[in-house]
Amino acid sequence: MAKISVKARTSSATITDVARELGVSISTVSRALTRPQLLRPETRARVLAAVEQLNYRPNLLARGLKSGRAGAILLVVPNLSPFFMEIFAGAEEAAHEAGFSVLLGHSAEDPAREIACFDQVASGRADGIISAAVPSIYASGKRPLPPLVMVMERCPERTVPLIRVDDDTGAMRATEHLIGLGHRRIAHICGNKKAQSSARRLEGYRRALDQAGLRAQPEWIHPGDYSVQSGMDAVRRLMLLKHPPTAIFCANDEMAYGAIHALHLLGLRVPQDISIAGCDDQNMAAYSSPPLTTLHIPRHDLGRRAALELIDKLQGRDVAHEVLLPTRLVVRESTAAPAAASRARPAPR
Amino acid sequence: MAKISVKARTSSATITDVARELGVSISTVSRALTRPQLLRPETRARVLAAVEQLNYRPNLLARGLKSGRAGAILLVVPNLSPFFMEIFAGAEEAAHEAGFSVLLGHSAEDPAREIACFDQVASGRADGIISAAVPSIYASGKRPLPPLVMVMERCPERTVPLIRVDDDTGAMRATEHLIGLGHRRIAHICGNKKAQSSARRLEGYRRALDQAGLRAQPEWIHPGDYSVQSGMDAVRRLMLLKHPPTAIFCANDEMAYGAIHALHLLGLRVPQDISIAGCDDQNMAAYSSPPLTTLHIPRHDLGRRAALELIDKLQGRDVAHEVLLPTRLVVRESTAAPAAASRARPAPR
DNA sequence: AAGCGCCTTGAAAACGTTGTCCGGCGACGG
DNA sequence: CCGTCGCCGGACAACGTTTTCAAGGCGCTT
Repeated sequence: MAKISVKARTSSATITDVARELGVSISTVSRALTRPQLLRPETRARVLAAVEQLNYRPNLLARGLKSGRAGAILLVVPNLSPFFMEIFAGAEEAAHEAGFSVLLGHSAEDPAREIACFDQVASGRADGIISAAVPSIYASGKRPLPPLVMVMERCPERTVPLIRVDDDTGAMRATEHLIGLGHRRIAHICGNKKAQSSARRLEGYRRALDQAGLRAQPEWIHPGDYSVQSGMDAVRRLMLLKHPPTAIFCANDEMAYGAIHALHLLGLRVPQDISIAGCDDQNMAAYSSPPLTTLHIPRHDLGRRAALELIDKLQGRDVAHEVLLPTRLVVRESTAAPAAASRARPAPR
Repeated sequence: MAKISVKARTSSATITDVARELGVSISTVSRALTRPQLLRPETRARVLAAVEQLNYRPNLLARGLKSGRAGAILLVVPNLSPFFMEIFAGAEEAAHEAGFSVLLGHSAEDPAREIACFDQVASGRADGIISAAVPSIYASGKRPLPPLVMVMERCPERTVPLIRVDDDTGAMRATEHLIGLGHRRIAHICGNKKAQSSARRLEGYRRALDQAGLRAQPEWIHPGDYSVQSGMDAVRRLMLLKHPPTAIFCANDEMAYGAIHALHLLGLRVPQDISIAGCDDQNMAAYSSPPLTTLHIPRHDLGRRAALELIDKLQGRDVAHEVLLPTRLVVRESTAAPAAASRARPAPR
């Protein structure tokens, strides 16, 4: 059978090698791999055996070039934090089922790198993009849009599907939890100013306070940027207020950790002296000291759904314009009723 | 100039479009992009201008197919934890400087997925691999090895370069730090049994005890798997010993957090009642309660060096057989001298 | 003044696939 | 018994690049 088997030593086997080994045409080999129903089962089996024996792997570059499909989607993230990595894992799960790979594009919040990521589609390396941050590419001109699905953040281009979480309602529930424990002076540390998720969480916080008849004081609302450090800074400022808050709702877990850490440094105990709640429910939340009360964000599902929608879109199917996933408040030990002294003190007007 | 400009609407511009726009051959355009020194500067500038104007992006699939180089390397990791993500960031930094992309391969500790990752080279999507876990591909047969560089773990195939950290010495220093504080009963929670890094850290721990004339008791050495949960489990067992340890050196930060958490649940304070040290120095280490004493592992450098070596190898340059990076002990607040009571108690023979 | 090189560019052949178009052959109907 | 239809599988033209080969033009040396 194997007559001419030289050259296979250097680089890996090609479809031609397989065809020659079997004495069939390359079309047959190609069909065995991509459209089995076009072949007699017996032929197909023979081809597959030869493929196995020669350890042949189709060249994805050639395949993609010819077919115009890369068979991959790209997830663009602003950083490599566990939050986005779980979205990645979710996207991978869904994509693999559909026969797609997922590439990771790390923009590092750098517009140039972000553009480079988006260019991967024009370069043929990916068929479409899931983006977790609104692309500054819009500012940069009228570049034609690649097939795109957003996660968490809405695109100015209104036709781009969005998969997000119902943060507003979630944040409202978290704040209500604090109110229900008896807190009246509840502060909020905001996330990254540019993030819509941050704005929505603030909105939910406000709504809960309104509905409870508590007037949100401007000084209770403190800017942050989702970093541990910003959580620490915020707490230092907040505790300087004439009437410091008895509870703080943070727009993510990292800032909540920062808040707790800063409070410890100030000699205050969580939750006895002050309650802290976060958002995200990262892996560590259950194990920190104290375990963190936090709003669970279904990151895995977010990634899953985004991949599903993108692939639907790529295959010409209709996609939902917006998908809203529910959050869930996980009550642990960083929140408790305020100390009697605090409770007795009147809330400022 | 632009005479025939149809079709550019549907898919993106090709090298042919650019050449036609300028009235030059496609060779010229190709050269302007890949080997500028072959062109008259003026010609090159004209081409570049047209590229810009047409927003042309070379098709990486075609380029890779023709040239036999994908221009990408693949980092294979067993999970998406921050530890490996920082290695990824480091690899990206070095690779970008050399004009390579970095792909992320998530094997999820599944041999099938791992093989799929390694096949990316045979498929032409990547030119070489950095692997953070020793590939079970060896068990699976005599597959030809792709260009490979290992990180942290040595490959059975001895010719594969290894970039690792000097964990043994690091672990020894960490343990010496505990001994220096006055601890005599020092336990160790091991990492994943299959990980060589784990074995090396155990080795360093042992050596430090030996050199201090302290006989390591077998029951002080507790298995773990790098997870928070295993840290908790280990502590529960260790504290049941007749003479429980006054300090625990954990093979990573996660387990250290688990240990601290379990101790809190037992009503013990860190570091007053027991000292805890970790390995890795993850971002949270400085902000946990208490801030964690831990052995810093230069993850970013690990990734950087690995990428550098792999690219050297791909370009036919000689590469170091083994690169050893130093660790650094970061002393924070989770370690302190043992309580007087403990110190008074005699160490077991 | 002629010849020799170098510098710059063009033409064309791959790279390994997919997919279209065709032809051959067996079965079935008239 | 012959014609037609359908199923299988082969040939070959792309896909968008890089790269080799060749050629034209210009300057310098002898």
